Amino acid sequence: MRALVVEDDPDLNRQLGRALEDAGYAVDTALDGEDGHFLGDTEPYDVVVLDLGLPKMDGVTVLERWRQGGKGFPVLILTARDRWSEKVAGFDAGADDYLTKPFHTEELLARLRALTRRAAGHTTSTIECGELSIDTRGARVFIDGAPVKVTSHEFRMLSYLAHHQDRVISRTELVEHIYDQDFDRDSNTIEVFVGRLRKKIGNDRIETVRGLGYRLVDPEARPVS
Amino acid sequence: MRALVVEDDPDLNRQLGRALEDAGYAVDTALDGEDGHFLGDTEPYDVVVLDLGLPKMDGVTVLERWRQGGKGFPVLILTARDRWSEKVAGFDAGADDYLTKPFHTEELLARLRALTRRAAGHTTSTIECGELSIDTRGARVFIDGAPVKVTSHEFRMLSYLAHHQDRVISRTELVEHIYDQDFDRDSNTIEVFVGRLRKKIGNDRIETVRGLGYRLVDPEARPVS
DNA sequence: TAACCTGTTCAGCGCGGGTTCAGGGGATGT
DNA sequence: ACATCCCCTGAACCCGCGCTGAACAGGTTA
Repeated sequence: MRALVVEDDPDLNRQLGRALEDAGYAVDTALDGEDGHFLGDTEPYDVVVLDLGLPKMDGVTVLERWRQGGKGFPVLILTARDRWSEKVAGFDAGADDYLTKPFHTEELLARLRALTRRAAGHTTSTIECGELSIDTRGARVFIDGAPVKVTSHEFRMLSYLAHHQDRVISRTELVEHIYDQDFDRDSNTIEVFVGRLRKKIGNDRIETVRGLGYRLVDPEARPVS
Repeated sequence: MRALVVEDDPDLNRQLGRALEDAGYAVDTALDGEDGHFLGDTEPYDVVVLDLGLPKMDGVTVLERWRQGGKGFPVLILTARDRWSEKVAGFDAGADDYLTKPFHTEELLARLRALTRRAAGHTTSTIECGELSIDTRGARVFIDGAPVKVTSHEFRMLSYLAHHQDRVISRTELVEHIYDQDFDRDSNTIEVFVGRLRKKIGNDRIETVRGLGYRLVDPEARPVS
Protein backbone atom coordinates (compact mmCIF):
# COMPACT_ATOMS: atom_id res chain seq x y z
CA MET A 1 0.00 0.00 0.00
CA ARG A 2 1.48 3.31 -1.11
CA ALA A 3 0.28 6.50 0.46
CA LEU A 4 0.92 10.14 -0.29
CA VAL A 5 0.71 12.86 2.31
CA VAL A 6 0.38 16.48 1.15
CA GLU A 7 0.56 18.83 4.12
CA ASP A 8 2.41 22.09 4.47
CA ASP A 9 2.85 22.14 8.22
CA PRO A 10 6.24 20.40 8.66
CA ASP A 11 5.41 19.02 12.09
CA LEU A 12 2.08 17.58 11.07
CA ASN A 13 3.58 16.32 7.85
CA ARG A 14 6.26 14.38 9.67
CA GLN A 15 3.81 13.12 12.23
CA LEU A 16 1.45 11.84 9.58
CA GLY A 17 4.24 10.21 7.60
CA ARG A 18 5.44 8.48 10.70
CA ALA A 19 1.99 7.26 11.65
CA LEU A 20 1.29 5.85 8.22
CA GLU A 21 4.65 4.14 8.08
CA ASP A 22 3.96 2.58 11.42
CA ALA A 23 0.67 1.37 10.03
CA GLY A 24 2.47 -0.35 7.20
CA TYR A 25 2.15 2.10 4.34
CA ALA A 26 4.94 3.10 1.99
CA VAL A 27 4.76 6.84 2.37
CA ASP A 28 5.78 9.79 0.25
CA THR A 29 5.27 13.30 1.51
CA ALA A 30 5.01 16.72 -0.08
CA LEU A 31 5.02 20.14 1.54
CA ASP A 32 3.24 22.18 -1.11
CA GLY A 33 0.60 21.80 -3.78
CA GLU A 34 2.91 21.66 -6.76
CA ASP A 35 5.10 18.89 -5.38
CA GLY A 36 2.05 17.04 -4.23
CA HIS A 37 0.36 17.29 -7.60
CA PHE A 38 3.48 16.12 -9.40
CA LEU A 39 3.89 13.10 -7.16
CA GLY A 40 0.25 12.11 -7.42
CA ASP A 41 0.41 12.48 -11.17
CA THR A 42 3.43 10.28 -11.62
CA GLU A 43 3.26 7.66 -8.87
CA PRO A 44 0.59 5.03 -8.39
CA TYR A 45 -0.72 5.61 -4.90
CA ASP A 46 -3.37 3.61 -3.19
CA VAL A 47 -4.55 6.44 -1.04
CA VAL A 48 -3.82 10.14 -0.59
CA VAL A 49 -4.10 12.44 2.39
CA LEU A 50 -4.50 15.97 1.12
CA ASP A 51 -4.57 19.20 3.07
CA LEU A 52 -6.65 21.91 1.46
CA GLY A 53 -4.73 24.99 2.57
CA LEU A 54 -1.50 24.63 0.65
CA PRO A 55 1.16 27.00 -0.72
CA LYS A 56 1.81 27.24 -4.46
CA MET A 57 -1.29 25.32 -5.46
CA ASP A 58 -4.52 24.99 -3.55
CA GLY A 59 -5.61 21.53 -2.47
CA VAL A 60 -8.86 21.66 -4.36
CA THR A 61 -7.00 22.58 -7.51
CA VAL A 62 -4.58 19.73 -7.01
CA LEU A 63 -7.45 17.33 -6.61
CA GLU A 64 -9.31 18.67 -9.62
CA ARG A 65 -6.26 18.26 -11.82
CA TRP A 66 -5.74 14.72 -10.64
CA ARG A 67 -9.32 13.86 -11.41
CA GLN A 68 -9.21 15.56 -14.77
CA GLY A 69 -6.10 13.55 -15.53
CA GLY A 70 -7.99 10.37 -14.73
CA LYS A 71 -6.44 9.62 -11.36
CA GLY A 72 -8.87 7.51 -9.42
CA PHE A 73 -7.11 6.85 -6.13
CA PRO A 74 -9.14 7.59 -3.03
CA VAL A 75 -8.39 10.97 -1.48
CA LEU A 76 -9.02 12.02 2.07
CA ILE A 77 -8.95 15.75 2.55
CA LEU A 78 -7.96 17.60 5.69
CA THR A 79 -9.75 20.83 6.46
CA ALA A 80 -9.62 23.46 9.13
CA ARG A 81 -12.59 23.22 11.42
CA ASP A 82 -14.79 25.96 10.15
CA ARG A 83 -14.31 25.81 6.44
CA TRP A 84 -17.51 24.20 5.40
CA SER A 85 -17.43 25.63 1.90
CA GLU A 86 -14.00 24.13 1.35
CA LYS A 87 -15.33 20.76 2.28
CA VAL A 88 -18.11 21.06 -0.24
CA ALA A 89 -15.69 22.17 -2.90
CA GLY A 90 -13.45 19.27 -1.99
CA PHE A 91 -16.20 16.76 -2.38
CA ASP A 92 -17.28 18.26 -5.64
CA ALA A 93 -13.72 18.01 -6.86
CA GLY A 94 -13.77 14.31 -6.17
CA ALA A 95 -12.69 13.72 -2.59
CA ASP A 96 -13.76 10.48 -0.98
CA ASP A 97 -13.64 11.43 2.66
CA TYR A 98 -12.66 14.28 4.87
CA LEU A 99 -11.35 14.93 8.34
CA THR A 100 -11.28 18.18 10.24
CA LYS A 101 -8.22 19.29 12.14
CA PRO A 102 -7.35 18.55 14.75
CA PHE A 103 -7.94 14.85 14.63
CA HIS A 104 -6.62 11.67 16.13
CA THR A 105 -4.27 9.67 13.98
CA GLU A 106 -6.17 6.64 15.14
CA GLU A 107 -9.28 7.93 13.42
CA LEU A 108 -7.35 8.90 10.32
CA LEU A 109 -5.97 5.40 10.02
CA ALA A 110 -9.40 3.88 10.41
CA ARG A 111 -10.77 6.05 7.63
CA LEU A 112 -7.85 5.27 5.37
CA ARG A 113 -8.44 1.58 5.86
CA ALA A 114 -12.05 2.06 4.93
CA LEU A 115 -11.07 3.99 1.83
CA THR A 116 -8.61 1.48 0.52
CA ARG A 117 -11.10 -1.27 1.12
CA ARG A 118 -13.83 0.50 -0.73
CA ALA A 119 -11.56 1.62 -3.53
CA ALA A 120 -11.55 -1.92 -4.87
CA GLY A 121 -14.89 -1.57 -6.61
CA HIS A 122 -15.95 2.03 -6.45
CA THR A 123 -13.62 3.99 -8.66
CA THR A 124 -15.76 5.01 -11.56
CA SER A 125 -16.80 8.59 -11.97
CA THR A 126 -20.17 7.95 -13.56
CA ILE A 127 -23.10 6.66 -11.62
CA GLU A 128 -25.70 4.57 -13.37
CA CYS A 129 -29.32 4.32 -12.45
CA GLY A 130 -31.16 2.41 -15.09
CA GLU A 131 -31.15 4.42 -18.33
CA LEU A 132 -29.89 7.38 -16.41
CA SER A 133 -26.18 8.00 -16.17
CA ILE A 134 -24.54 10.77 -14.25
CA ASP A 135 -21.02 11.92 -14.98
CA THR A 136 -19.93 13.27 -11.63
CA ARG A 137 -16.67 14.74 -12.86
CA GLY A 138 -18.02 16.40 -15.96
CA ALA A 139 -21.26 17.43 -14.30
CA ARG A 140 -23.31 15.97 -17.11
CA VAL A 141 -26.39 13.82 -17.26
CA PHE A 142 -27.40 11.38 -19.95
CA ILE A 143 -30.65 9.58 -20.31
CA ASP A 144 -30.32 6.59 -22.57
CA GLY A 145 -27.19 8.11 -24.03
CA ALA A 146 -28.81 11.41 -24.91
CA PRO A 147 -27.46 14.42 -23.03
CA VAL A 148 -29.81 16.25 -20.71
CA LYS A 149 -29.21 19.86 -19.83
CA VAL A 150 -29.30 20.49 -16.10
CA THR A 151 -28.28 23.51 -14.10
CA SER A 152 -25.56 23.33 -11.49
CA HIS A 153 -27.90 23.14 -8.53
CA GLU A 154 -30.06 20.60 -10.24
CA PHE A 155 -26.97 18.56 -10.89
CA ARG A 156 -25.76 18.75 -7.33
CA MET A 157 -29.09 17.53 -6.13
CA LEU A 158 -29.31 14.72 -8.62
CA SER A 159 -25.73 13.77 -7.91
CA TYR A 160 -26.35 13.55 -4.21
CA LEU A 161 -29.47 11.50 -4.73
CA ALA A 162 -27.57 9.23 -7.08
CA HIS A 163 -24.77 8.72 -4.58
CA HIS A 164 -27.39 7.41 -2.21
CA GLN A 165 -29.69 5.50 -4.52
CA ASP A 166 -32.65 3.77 -2.97
CA ARG A 167 -32.20 5.74 0.22
CA VAL A 168 -34.70 8.29 1.35
CA ILE A 169 -33.03 11.68 1.49
CA SER A 170 -34.70 14.30 3.61
CA ARG A 171 -35.16 17.78 2.33
CA THR A 172 -32.81 19.22 4.93
CA GLU A 173 -30.14 16.70 4.07
CA LEU A 174 -30.35 17.85 0.49
CA VAL A 175 -30.17 21.45 1.53
CA GLU A 176 -27.10 20.81 3.64
CA HIS A 177 -25.29 19.27 0.72
CA ILE A 178 -26.30 21.78 -1.86
CA TYR A 179 -25.75 24.97 0.06
CA ASP A 180 -23.11 25.98 2.53
CA GLN A 181 -24.21 27.08 5.93
CA ASP A 182 -27.85 27.16 6.65
CA PHE A 183 -30.56 28.37 4.61
CA ASP A 184 -33.99 29.79 4.96
CA ARG A 185 -36.03 27.06 6.55
CA ASP A 186 -39.37 27.71 4.99
CA SER A 187 -38.49 27.79 1.39
CA ASN A 188 -39.65 25.39 -1.25
CA THR A 189 -36.62 25.67 -3.50
CA ILE A 190 -35.96 21.97 -3.20
CA GLU A 191 -39.43 21.14 -4.36
CA VAL A 192 -39.04 23.41 -7.34
CA PHE A 193 -35.77 21.71 -8.26
CA VAL A 194 -37.33 18.30 -7.89
CA GLY A 195 -40.14 19.40 -10.15
CA ARG A 196 -37.79 20.73 -12.79
CA LEU A 197 -35.61 17.64 -12.63
CA ARG A 198 -38.62 15.42 -13.06
CA LYS A 199 -39.58 17.32 -16.19
CA LYS A 200 -36.14 16.57 -17.57
CA ILE A 201 -35.46 13.01 -16.53
CA GLY A 202 -38.95 11.62 -16.16
CA ASN A 203 -41.48 11.73 -13.40
CA ASP A 204 -40.93 8.21 -12.17
CA ARG A 205 -37.25 8.48 -11.34
CA ILE A 206 -37.55 10.61 -8.24
CA GLU A 207 -40.04 9.23 -5.80
CA THR A 208 -41.38 11.38 -3.05
CA VAL A 209 -41.87 9.79 0.32
CA ARG A 210 -44.38 11.95 2.05
CA GLY A 211 -43.14 13.32 5.34
CA LEU A 212 -39.64 11.94 4.85
CA GLY A 213 -38.06 13.11 1.64
CA TYR A 214 -37.10 11.89 -1.82
CA ARG A 215 -35.60 8.78 -3.29
CA LEU A 216 -33.91 8.14 -6.62
CA VAL A 217 -34.93 4.83 -8.12
CA ASP A 218 -34.69 2.83 -11.31
CA PRO A 219 -38.32 2.30 -12.30
CA GLU A 220 -37.44 -0.62 -14.60
CA ALA A 221 -35.71 -2.64 -11.93
CA ARG A 222 -38.87 -3.24 -9.96
CA PRO A 223 -40.69 -6.35 -11.24
CA VAL A 224 -39.98 -8.99 -8.63
CA SER A 225 -36.57 -10.08 -7.51
CA MET B 1 -37.73 5.39 17.27
CA ARG B 2 -37.57 7.96 20.01
CA ALA B 3 -34.48 10.06 20.42
CA LEU B 4 -33.37 12.52 23.06
CA VAL B 5 -31.06 15.39 22.30
CA VAL B 6 -29.30 17.10 25.21
CA GLU B 7 -27.39 20.12 23.98
CA ASP B 8 -27.17 23.56 25.53
CA ASP B 9 -26.42 25.56 22.43
CA PRO B 10 -29.91 26.55 21.27
CA ASP B 11 -29.01 26.69 17.60
CA LEU B 12 -27.29 23.35 17.53
CA ASN B 13 -30.06 21.89 19.64
CA ARG B 14 -32.69 22.93 17.18
CA GLN B 15 -30.61 21.86 14.25
CA LEU B 16 -30.09 18.42 15.71
CA GLY B 17 -33.72 18.04 16.61
CA ARG B 18 -34.68 18.97 13.13
CA ALA B 19 -32.24 16.59 11.52
CA LEU B 20 -33.37 13.66 13.63
CA GLU B 21 -36.99 14.38 12.97
CA ASP B 22 -36.30 14.40 9.29
CA ALA B 23 -34.59 11.08 9.69
CA GLY B 24 -37.76 9.69 11.16
CA TYR B 25 -37.11 9.91 14.86
CA ALA B 26 -39.57 11.26 17.38
CA VAL B 27 -37.38 13.76 19.16
CA ASP B 28 -37.37 15.40 22.56
CA THR B 29 -34.77 17.98 23.41
CA ALA B 30 -33.26 19.38 26.58
CA LEU B 31 -31.08 22.43 27.04
CA ASP B 32 -29.35 21.55 30.29
CA GLY B 33 -28.18 18.55 32.23
CA GLU B 34 -30.98 18.44 34.75
CA ASP B 35 -33.76 18.48 32.19
CA GLY B 36 -31.90 15.97 30.08
CA HIS B 37 -31.36 13.64 32.99
CA PHE B 38 -34.99 13.85 33.99
CA LEU B 39 -36.26 13.08 30.50
CA GLY B 40 -33.87 10.19 30.04
CA ASP B 41 -34.90 8.82 33.39
CA THR B 42 -38.59 8.93 32.73
CA GLU B 43 -39.07 8.35 29.01
CA PRO B 44 -38.12 5.26 27.07
CA TYR B 45 -35.70 6.46 24.42
CA ASP B 46 -34.09 4.34 21.76
CA VAL B 47 -31.02 6.50 21.47
CA VAL B 48 -29.62 9.61 23.11
CA VAL B 49 -27.35 12.34 21.80
CA LEU B 50 -25.61 13.90 24.76
CA ASP B 51 -23.38 16.94 24.82
CA LEU B 52 -20.75 16.83 27.54
CA GLY B 53 -20.44 20.51 28.36
CA LEU B 54 -23.80 21.27 29.94
CA PRO B 55 -25.13 23.77 32.48
CA LYS B 56 -26.62 22.60 35.79
CA MET B 57 -25.34 19.06 35.47
CA ASP B 58 -22.32 17.84 33.55
CA GLY B 59 -22.91 15.40 30.71
CA VAL B 60 -20.70 12.73 32.21
CA THR B 61 -22.64 12.95 35.46
CA VAL B 62 -25.93 12.67 33.61
CA LEU B 63 -24.70 9.57 31.84
CA GLU B 64 -23.35 8.03 35.03
CA ARG B 65 -26.66 8.48 36.80
CA TRP B 66 -28.59 6.98 33.94
CA ARG B 67 -26.35 3.95 33.92
CA GLN B 68 -26.50 3.60 37.67
CA GLY B 69 -30.25 3.75 37.38
CA GLY B 70 -30.18 0.86 34.93
CA LYS B 71 -30.87 2.82 31.77
CA GLY B 72 -29.43 0.87 28.87
CA PHE B 73 -30.24 2.96 25.82
CA PRO B 74 -27.32 3.69 23.53
CA VAL B 75 -25.76 7.09 24.09
CA LEU B 76 -23.68 9.05 21.62
CA ILE B 77 -21.70 11.85 23.21
CA LEU B 78 -20.70 15.09 21.58
CA THR B 79 -17.40 16.63 22.59
CA ALA B 80 -15.58 19.82 21.80
CA ARG B 81 -12.64 19.27 19.55
CA ASP B 82 -9.82 19.29 22.03
CA ARG B 83 -11.31 17.56 25.04
CA TRP B 84 -9.85 14.13 24.70
CA SER B 85 -9.96 13.46 28.41
CA GLU B 86 -13.69 14.11 28.42
CA LYS B 87 -14.12 11.51 25.77
CA VAL B 88 -12.37 8.93 27.88
CA ALA B 89 -14.48 9.86 30.88
CA GLY B 90 -17.56 9.59 28.71
CA PHE B 91 -16.69 6.11 27.57
CA ASP B 92 -15.95 5.05 31.09
CA ALA B 93 -19.32 6.36 32.14
CA GLY B 94 -20.99 4.16 29.59
CA ALA B 95 -21.15 5.98 26.27
CA ASP B 96 -21.46 3.88 23.13
CA ASP B 97 -20.01 6.26 20.59
CA TYR B 98 -18.68 9.77 20.35
CA LEU B 99 -18.44 12.53 17.79
CA THR B 100 -16.39 15.69 17.94
CA LYS B 101 -17.81 19.04 16.99
CA PRO B 102 -18.13 20.21 14.39
CA PHE B 103 -19.56 17.28 12.50
CA HIS B 104 -21.81 16.49 9.59
CA THR B 105 -25.35 15.57 10.52
CA GLU B 106 -25.03 12.90 7.89
CA GLU B 107 -22.29 11.28 9.91
CA LEU B 108 -24.25 11.64 13.10
CA LEU B 109 -27.25 9.94 11.53
CA ALA B 110 -25.12 7.11 10.23
CA ARG B 111 -23.70 6.51 13.69
CA LEU B 112 -27.13 6.67 15.27
CA ARG B 113 -28.40 4.13 12.79
CA ALA B 114 -25.49 1.90 13.67
CA LEU B 115 -26.24 2.30 17.37
CA THR B 116 -29.93 1.53 17.16
CA ARG B 117 -29.20 -1.39 14.92
CA ARG B 118 -26.58 -2.74 17.27
CA ALA B 119 -28.81 -2.22 20.27
CA ALA B 120 -31.45 -4.39 18.67
CA GLY B 121 -28.96 -7.01 17.58
CA HIS B 122 -29.13 -6.39 13.86
CA THR B 123 -26.26 -5.69 11.55
CA THR B 124 -27.77 -4.64 8.27
CA SER B 125 -30.11 -1.84 7.38
CA THR B 126 -32.83 -4.24 6.33
CA ILE B 127 -34.69 -6.30 8.85
CA GLU B 128 -36.13 -9.63 7.83
CA CYS B 129 -39.14 -11.31 9.30
CA GLY B 130 -40.05 -14.31 7.23
CA GLU B 131 -41.15 -13.14 3.78
CA LEU B 132 -41.29 -9.62 5.09
CA SER B 133 -38.28 -7.38 4.70
CA ILE B 134 -38.01 -3.85 5.95
CA ASP B 135 -35.48 -1.45 4.48
CA THR B 136 -34.87 1.00 7.29
CA ARG B 137 -32.75 3.39 5.24
CA GLY B 138 -35.00 3.45 2.21
CA ALA B 139 -38.17 3.44 4.29
CA ARG B 140 -39.53 0.65 2.17
CA VAL B 141 -41.26 -2.61 2.84
CA PHE B 142 -41.18 -5.71 0.69
CA ILE B 143 -43.23 -8.79 1.06
CA ASP B 144 -41.66 -11.67 -0.78
CA GLY B 145 -39.70 -9.21 -2.88
CA ALA B 146 -42.69 -7.20 -3.97
CA PRO B 147 -42.81 -3.62 -2.77
CA VAL B 148 -45.58 -2.65 -0.40
CA LYS B 149 -46.69 0.94 -0.13
CA VAL B 150 -46.79 2.18 3.43
CA THR B 151 -47.12 5.66 4.82
CA SER B 152 -44.47 7.21 7.00
CA HIS B 153 -46.30 6.56 10.28
CA GLU B 154 -47.16 3.05 9.28
CA PHE B 155 -43.52 2.54 8.48
CA ARG B 156 -42.35 3.89 11.79
CA MET B 157 -44.66 1.56 13.60
CA LEU B 158 -43.72 -1.48 11.58
CA SER B 159 -40.08 -0.59 11.92
CA TYR B 160 -40.34 -0.41 15.68
CA LEU B 161 -42.18 -3.69 15.86
CA ALA B 162 -39.56 -5.25 13.63
CA HIS B 163 -36.73 -4.00 15.80
CA HIS B 164 -38.33 -5.90 18.64
CA GLN B 165 -39.61 -9.01 16.90
CA ASP B 166 -41.42 -11.58 18.99
CA ARG B 167 -41.73 -9.12 21.83
CA VAL B 168 -45.09 -7.80 22.88
CA ILE B 169 -45.19 -4.05 22.40
CA SER B 170 -47.79 -2.18 24.34
CA ARG B 171 -49.91 0.41 22.67
CA THR B 172 -48.47 3.15 24.84
CA GLU B 173 -44.95 2.04 24.01
CA LEU B 174 -45.78 2.33 20.34
CA VAL B 175 -47.30 5.72 20.86
CA GLU B 176 -44.30 6.90 22.78
CA HIS B 177 -41.96 5.76 20.05
CA ILE B 178 -43.90 7.20 17.18
CA TYR B 179 -44.84 10.56 18.61
CA ASP B 180 -42.88 12.99 20.67
CA GLN B 181 -43.94 13.79 24.19
CA ASP B 182 -47.49 13.01 24.88
CA PHE B 183 -50.45 12.49 22.95
CA ASP B 184 -54.13 12.13 23.51
CA ARG B 185 -54.48 9.08 25.73
CA ASP B 186 -57.81 7.85 24.53
CA SER B 187 -57.29 7.70 20.84
CA ASN B 188 -57.40 4.63 18.69
CA THR B 189 -54.95 5.81 16.08
CA ILE B 190 -52.65 2.90 16.79
CA GLU B 191 -55.40 0.42 16.20
CA VAL B 192 -56.24 2.05 12.92
CA PHE B 193 -52.61 1.84 11.86
CA VAL B 194 -52.42 -1.78 12.86
CA GLY B 195 -55.53 -2.46 10.85
CA ARG B 196 -54.17 -0.73 7.78
CA LEU B 197 -50.84 -2.47 8.09
CA ARG B 198 -52.53 -5.84 8.35
CA LYS B 199 -54.40 -5.13 5.16
CA LYS B 200 -51.10 -4.53 3.45
CA ILE B 201 -48.80 -7.17 4.85
CA GLY B 202 -51.24 -9.87 5.86
CA ASN B 203 -53.42 -10.37 8.88
CA ASP B 204 -51.25 -13.00 10.51
CA ARG B 205 -48.12 -10.89 10.71
CA ILE B 206 -49.16 -8.72 13.58
CA GLU B 207 -50.62 -10.61 16.50
CA THR B 208 -52.66 -8.82 19.06
CA VAL B 209 -52.17 -9.83 22.63
CA ARG B 210 -55.31 -8.80 24.33
CA GLY B 211 -54.77 -6.37 27.16
CA LEU B 212 -51.05 -6.06 26.45
CA GLY B 213 -50.33 -4.95 22.94
CA TYR B 214 -49.04 -6.26 19.62
CA ARG B 215 -46.32 -8.55 18.43
CA LEU B 216 -44.68 -8.93 15.04
CA VAL B 217 -44.19 -12.57 14.12
CA ASP B 218 -43.26 -14.81 11.24
CA PRO B 219 -46.34 -16.98 10.77
CA GLU B 220 -44.40 -19.64 8.83
CA ALA B 221 -41.81 -20.15 11.50
CA ARG B 222 -44.08 -21.43 14.20
CA PRO B 223 -45.29 -24.95 13.65
CA VAL B 224 -46.95 -25.66 16.99
CA SER B 225 -46.07 -23.77 20.07
C1' DT C 1 -29.63 48.01 -23.83
C1' DA C 2 -32.27 44.04 -24.32
C1' DA C 3 -32.43 39.12 -24.27
C1' DC C 4 -31.34 35.43 -21.88
C1' DC C 5 -30.34 31.88 -17.88
C1' DT C 6 -30.59 30.47 -13.12
C1' DG C 7 -32.06 30.65 -8.47
C1' DT C 8 -35.64 32.13 -5.43
C1' DT C 9 -40.22 33.46 -3.89
C1' DC C 10 -45.13 33.23 -3.75
C1' DA C 11 -49.92 31.85 -4.01
C1' DG C 12 -53.08 28.38 -5.06
C1' DC C 13 -54.67 23.92 -4.96
C1' DG C 14 -55.26 18.89 -4.97
C1' DC C 15 -55.11 15.08 -2.38
C1' DG C 16 -52.60 11.97 0.70
C1' DG C 17 -52.76 10.56 5.07
C1' DG C 18 -53.31 11.23 10.09
C1' DT C 19 -57.08 11.57 13.12
C1' DT C 20 -61.66 10.97 14.84
C1' DC C 21 -65.99 8.72 15.56
C1' DA C 22 -69.57 5.29 15.82
C1' DG C 23 -70.85 0.87 15.68
C1' DG C 24 -70.17 -4.09 15.74
C1' DG C 25 -67.89 -8.26 17.21
C1' DG C 26 -65.07 -11.21 19.73
C1' DA C 27 -62.70 -12.42 23.89
C1' DT C 28 -62.77 -12.75 28.96
C1' DG C 29 -64.47 -13.40 33.68
C1' DT C 30 -68.09 -14.57 36.91
C1' DA D 1 -75.71 -17.10 30.29
C1' DC D 2 -74.64 -12.34 30.89
C1' DA D 3 -72.23 -8.02 31.19
C1' DT D 4 -68.11 -5.87 30.29
C1' DC D 5 -64.30 -4.58 28.38
C1' DC D 6 -61.22 -4.50 24.50
C1' DC D 7 -60.33 -4.43 19.82
C1' DC D 8 -61.52 -4.07 14.95
C1' DT D 9 -63.34 -1.63 11.02
C1' DG D 10 -65.42 1.47 7.65
C1' DA D 11 -66.19 5.88 6.70
C1' DA D 12 -65.66 10.68 7.00
C1' DC D 13 -63.15 14.73 8.21
C1' DC D 14 -59.75 18.05 7.35
C1' DC D 15 -55.13 19.77 7.98
C1' DG D 16 -51.06 20.46 5.69
C1' DC D 17 -47.51 18.50 2.66
C1' DG D 18 -45.84 18.79 -1.64
C1' DC D 19 -46.71 20.05 -6.68
C1' DT D 20 -47.16 23.62 -10.01
C1' DG D 21 -47.22 27.90 -12.85
C1' DA D 22 -45.73 32.19 -12.80
C1' DA D 23 -43.28 36.11 -11.64
C1' DC D 24 -39.20 38.36 -9.81
C1' DA D 25 -34.13 39.33 -9.06
C1' DG D 26 -29.37 38.99 -10.12
C1' DG D 27 -25.96 37.82 -13.20
C1' DT D 28 -24.20 36.86 -17.72
C1' DT D 29 -24.22 37.09 -22.56
C1' DA D 30 -25.25 39.24 -26.87
